[in-house]
Amino acid sequence: MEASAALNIFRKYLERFVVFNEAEWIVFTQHLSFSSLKKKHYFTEPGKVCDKVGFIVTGAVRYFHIKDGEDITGYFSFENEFVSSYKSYLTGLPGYTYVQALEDTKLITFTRRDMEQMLANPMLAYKMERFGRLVAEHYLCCYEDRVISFLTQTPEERYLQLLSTGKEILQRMPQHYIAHFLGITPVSLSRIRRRVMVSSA
Amino acid sequence: MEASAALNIFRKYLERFVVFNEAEWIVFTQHLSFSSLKKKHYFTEPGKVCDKVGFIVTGAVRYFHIKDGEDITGYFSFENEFVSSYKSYLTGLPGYTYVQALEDTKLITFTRRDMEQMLANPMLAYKMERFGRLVAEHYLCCYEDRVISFLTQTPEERYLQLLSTGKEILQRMPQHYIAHFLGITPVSLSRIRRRVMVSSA
DNA sequence: CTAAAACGTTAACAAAAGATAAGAAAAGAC
DNA sequence: GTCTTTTCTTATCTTTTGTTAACGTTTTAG
Repeated sequence: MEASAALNIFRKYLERFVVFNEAEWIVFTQHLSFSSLKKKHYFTEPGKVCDKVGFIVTGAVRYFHIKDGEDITGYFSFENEFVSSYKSYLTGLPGYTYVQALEDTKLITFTRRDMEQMLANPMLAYKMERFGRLVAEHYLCCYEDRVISFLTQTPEERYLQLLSTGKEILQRMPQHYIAHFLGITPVSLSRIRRRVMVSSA
Repeated sequence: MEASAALNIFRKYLERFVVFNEAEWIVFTQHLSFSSLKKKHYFTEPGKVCDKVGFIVTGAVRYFHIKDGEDITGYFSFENEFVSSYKSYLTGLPGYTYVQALEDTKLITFTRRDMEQMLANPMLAYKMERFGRLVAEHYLCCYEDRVISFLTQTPEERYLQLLSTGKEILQRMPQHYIAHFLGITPVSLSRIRRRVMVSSA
């Protein structure tokens, strides 16, 4: 995909948050970069400050942590979604999360420095504050749902809910990643799947 | 506590997000209300749109869900903290959460309508967008940590971490609320406490 | 194409958590 | 103060999950 097509897709996506006029868009795009991430390469790693946000044009990434030497996948992002180690990006402190490309991935990125410049630019400041607010609110709602699911649902219930809402994750992610995403081990998910199979047969 | 003292505390608290000048503060405060919530009364309930955000001047609240007829406490807010059913507030859709006063609680509140008016008021718009962004980002970071704790930590590890960081919750909340907050049953938390006792003795 | 790595299932066992009930202690209501 | 409710612990039993390992299959890398 060529850059201008990717930018148009990005612009269209952003309209769910803010709509830029032509003059604003020109300035905004001056702060954007294009980058590629080969499969298995890292968008960010623990100990590093994740100083950027990416928009995935093509590809997919997973977020994971290492716990006792083992790799725990916590989340995924796909085409037309943002990717970042948000807390690290927002606080400017080193993160604890690996973010890794699962396929060759093409991104549009802006750095925290870019965002700060736009927030300091009277032409864009208001719209960028609003943009930041709406994006943060969007993710806040996602996180609220997810925390509630850990509090009030069993792993089996979380899996059944994913079956009904998580088409893309189920189709594109190996099962052991999905297991950790649900907060359980791959072996346990395999058992849950058998239970669900049997009881619905 | 009298209203002006409460407002001063609120203003001081808000400075971690935005600083209002005198003219702005006057307009801002015109959108604030004072309210009281008797112990065990509800700030919001499932099925209702939570159309407001509160700032707790004195008192405390807990957030909970009913699952299979049982009461699952998910979170707490204390003095000098905001309280809302955030997703419901942000989306304008009915929520699923009870928010209940644990003690007689005094609040400063503003409604979504108030916020929308301020966001539409050129005098305040920019600062309120920024305020909303920074508050949402703050809670986003809290939620990120909490989700990661569910993915990478055992209940015992979550409890030990709470011991080292959650002074106020531990001091002020009964243990069965804390258990659900950690994602386990009260009986299980009691066992964990015994395990921890024994192994550290 | 071939070797190696990754993936999913199953089994066996251990550890932990859930459910239920009972009893003691503490807190709250009147 | 007394009575009631709430809270916490403990015990028993069941269910679920974790751990480890084995096995067959699929995918990937060179």
